[in-house]
Amino acid sequence: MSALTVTLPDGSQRSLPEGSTAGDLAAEIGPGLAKAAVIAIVDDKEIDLDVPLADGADVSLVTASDELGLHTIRHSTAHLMAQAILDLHPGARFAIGPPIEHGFYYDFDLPDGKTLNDEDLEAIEARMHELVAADQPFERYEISVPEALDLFKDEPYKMEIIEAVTSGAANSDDAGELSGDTVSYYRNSDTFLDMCTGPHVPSTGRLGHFKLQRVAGAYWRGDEKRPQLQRIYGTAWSSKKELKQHLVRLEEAAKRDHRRLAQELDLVSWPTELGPGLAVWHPKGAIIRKIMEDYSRQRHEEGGYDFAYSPHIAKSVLWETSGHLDFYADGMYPPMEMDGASYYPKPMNCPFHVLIFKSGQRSYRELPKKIFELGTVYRYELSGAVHGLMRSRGFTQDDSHVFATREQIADELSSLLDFMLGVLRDFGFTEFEAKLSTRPEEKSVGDDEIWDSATAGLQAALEAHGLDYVVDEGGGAFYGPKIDVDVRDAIGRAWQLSTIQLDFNLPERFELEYVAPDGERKRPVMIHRALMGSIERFFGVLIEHYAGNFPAWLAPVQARILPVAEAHEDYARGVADRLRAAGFRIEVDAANDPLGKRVRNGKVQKIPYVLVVGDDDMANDTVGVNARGVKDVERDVTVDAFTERLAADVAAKS
RNA sequence: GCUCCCUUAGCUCAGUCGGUAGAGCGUCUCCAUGGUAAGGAGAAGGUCGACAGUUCAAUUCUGUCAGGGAGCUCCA
Repeated sequence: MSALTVTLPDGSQRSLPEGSTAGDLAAEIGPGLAKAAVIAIVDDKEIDLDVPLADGADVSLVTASDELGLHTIRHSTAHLMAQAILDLHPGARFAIGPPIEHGFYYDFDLPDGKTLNDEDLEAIEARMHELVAADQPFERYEISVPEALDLFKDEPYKMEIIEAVTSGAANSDDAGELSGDTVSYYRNSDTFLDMCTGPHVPSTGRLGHFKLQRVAGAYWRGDEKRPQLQRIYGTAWSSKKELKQHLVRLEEAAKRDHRRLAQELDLVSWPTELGPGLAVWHPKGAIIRKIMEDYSRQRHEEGGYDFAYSPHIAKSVLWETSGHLDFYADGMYPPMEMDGASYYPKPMNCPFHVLIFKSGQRSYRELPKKIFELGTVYRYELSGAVHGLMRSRGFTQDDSHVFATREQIADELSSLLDFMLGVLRDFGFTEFEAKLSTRPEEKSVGDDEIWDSATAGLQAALEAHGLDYVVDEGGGAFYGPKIDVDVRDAIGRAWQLSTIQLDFNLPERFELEYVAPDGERKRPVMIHRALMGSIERFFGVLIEHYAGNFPAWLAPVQARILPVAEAHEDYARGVADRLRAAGFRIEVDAANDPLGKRVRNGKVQKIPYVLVVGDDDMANDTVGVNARGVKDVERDVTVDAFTERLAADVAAKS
């Protein structure tokens, strides 16, 4: 009997009978692996477990605990869902159904424009579980392109994918289904097959730990002008336990939702009378904002910035000169007509700062000139894009514009990055990722030399600060390259906050000049720069990052003092006055509630310190300290010692 | 803006197969004076998002609008 020999990842070799598959190999090694294996990697290619192995192949078995295995499970689950949809809604036509982080989706169309709702989702999920029980094999077939065009002739989206790829758009993401001139597809049953490059799990019985999450609309190929398909998102895992853990994580993330915490902690609200995307700041939110803004002003003052203020509206001529009415009109609020002129609410602060620069003749000795403003802007965000504080229609930027000579750019960028990271670190962020966006392919303004030197300056600044970054080739705006900085929050989500954007355009449009040492007039370069970006959004991110547990320097109430009984109320108020005199934000809760209840209320409000004072404390000038997040209560802490402790917390911004 | 879903007391939600409504928390009052995550009792509080339509009757069914959520698109 002939045999074949394969090499495993550890270098060991196994002999198997002729015709053996990767699945046979797994079974040969052990029943546990046979059960766990999902696909195999043979000579660096991902394949199904039922493909016969060639003699001398390098074989590695991929299990569900590998990232790649999980990816396969999600991909196969997308197929499973498509089959269930087709069973329940004959005539459905499918577009694409890829695995994504934590799950998968599938885009499709139903006959007669039928749309699905949450109940349909339950039915589809139930049908999927039946198909899992049926344990259908995933069978792979390869056919020629003409055969594929015939097989999928009733599937317009699949046809389009085949045609797009065969007509030469070979770099397309869709190329996966096609290798050379063949198309592969998988058949699960007599009634369901799907074009797909695979690989897949051996059979549907290997799936089952999934949950369909939501149905949404999605444009075909992401293009607003093309038909909108239905998309079902689901999550899928290799075990029931993992699925459950994921669902618990989602619940925990939902508990941090800044819109929910804004309500629970009485920070901000969105009265419908104001309109979408417009918030009012309640006292507890407003005090945090004041601290953020005070901090920002102080840092800018130390950083050598000049302060500025500008009005909320300006005549159309300003926006014509700046170009905003040409390329940003859709994002602007409509104008108010007055005295024969059109006044637009400002979507940006830059033109005002440009006018301040332009208000007199500038010498090279004044550069770099750095103008800073907490400037409130209004932008017409699409109604579907508005989202709590994260995406508002009115918001305040910590905006500054640096006017510099070409020669100063590199140094200035480096110091800006320094400044930015210092601010972000003070707000508790420790992980950063940057993106460098370079000159776009299409038309752009500015000569090659300035693009090259500015881009090199940005890159040098990133490297000097040891920041991880990716380059988005051609991703810059037409008027200059930029750096965007993302932070990771406490649960690992990335938020884009800060931007440093070069601008070669506005100085041209406004004909900005400075007098150089040789007496010649030269054009400065402008740098737009926001650190928090939008104060609103930054606050939203902080709420979620800290889950409402603001560090003492930001907490609206730093300590709440609870007298044990009425007899201790005067003492409590005395301690509160002393702490307030030391500069802290203090409340006294002498409400008609039992102590346990009042402690709970303080905890629910996420106050850093709940202080309890009773007979012992009155006698000894002490407080009982119940710190947030700490189980044990500390008794007999002197008021002085507590004052020092709180001061240290505030100073450490922790 | 597009697709789907949602809107009932200050908040979180029940409920009415069409006959105008309930709970918990919160608020107020009273009792309880309590040493560390919910003491007890009572009261007030709702044009059931708005406007039309169907109906003897609409909070409930239908439509339009407004607001909100998820996703898509967008974020120069």
